Amino acid sequence: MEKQSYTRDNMADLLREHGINPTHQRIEIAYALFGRQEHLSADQIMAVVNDRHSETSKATVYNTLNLFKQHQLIREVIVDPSKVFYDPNTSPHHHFFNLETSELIDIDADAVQIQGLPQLPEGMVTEGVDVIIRIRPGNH
Amino acid sequence: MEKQSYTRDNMADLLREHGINPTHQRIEIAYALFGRQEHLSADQIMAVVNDRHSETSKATVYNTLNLFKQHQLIREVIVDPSKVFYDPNTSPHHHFFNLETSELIDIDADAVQIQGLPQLPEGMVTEGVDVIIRIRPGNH
DNA sequence: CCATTTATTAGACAAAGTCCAATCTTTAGT
DNA sequence: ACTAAAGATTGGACTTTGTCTAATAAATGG
Ligand SMILES: [Mn+2]
Ligand SMILES: [Mn+2]
Ligand SMILES: [Zn+2]
Ligand SMILES: [Zn+2]
Repeated sequence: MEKQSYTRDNMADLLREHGINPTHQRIEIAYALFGRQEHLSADQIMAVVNDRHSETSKATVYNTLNLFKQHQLIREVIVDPSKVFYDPNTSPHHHFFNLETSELIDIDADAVQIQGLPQLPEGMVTEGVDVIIRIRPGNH
Repeated sequence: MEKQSYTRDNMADLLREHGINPTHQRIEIAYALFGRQEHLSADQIMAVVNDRHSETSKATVYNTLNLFKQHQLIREVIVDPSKVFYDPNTSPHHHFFNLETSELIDIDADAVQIQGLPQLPEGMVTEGVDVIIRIRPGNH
């Protein structure tokens, strides 16, 4: 039951498991997300991977994040009107969103149940359910 | 119990009730949202108010929507990574989001209950809870 | 009226994200 | 190893959403 650590090496394996050819840039981007287990925006990811020396372009960051998303290696979180956050956690879960700091905190979906939702409109299927609890530093 | 209709005249009253000075442009923008009771983006609102003859600038559309939001006359809905939707319904409610058409459908919050949410992080208070059910034209 | 405050405007600007054609890298076949 | 084809990366142009600013216009109050 030991939690696996995330190294660049097993990033390559992870990418292969998802049918993605592991290039240098893709490994670095995956490692930025999985190594930290945080919710990062594209520009934050770009800053991380180019911290030591610049080696990954903006186009590649976006290409790669969209590729990861298509292969369901990561998911997007839409909470901030000005930027998308990318989430290495693809298991069903929800979020606290700190409106002051723009930080996201995971909420395991297993513990949560939602009741009383109306029927889906005719001919529609559910793609996902997002619960976002917008929070703010409190009152006293 | 007759549902009130939304005319430009009672838009002016509505604005005054919220401490907003009712100008021609503000009335048109409010009427675009409340008259339709739909979820519209800023550019859709701009198209609506300038349909007959152009009279409202982009700056005023954004100024006005932000003003309405501050006075809690409308709220924002963040579901689409590329644009904000404005919602004339400020009572607590949730949304179906049609991923094909980008249409939003209201879900009354009274019927819905959410259980098992973890405690808020220390010193934080809830500003709001958003439930978004992403839907898509179904399977057969 | 006149003076002051409030609202609107065009257009410059900023930031997030996409697109493209050129280049670089990898792969597979010989 | 050499080559051709396919795949990945790149800088920079471009688009879209939204903000900002300084000038103008409209409303308000005395
Ligand atoms: Mn490196
Ligand atoms: Mn008019
Ligand atoms: Zn998450
Ligand atoms: Zn709504």
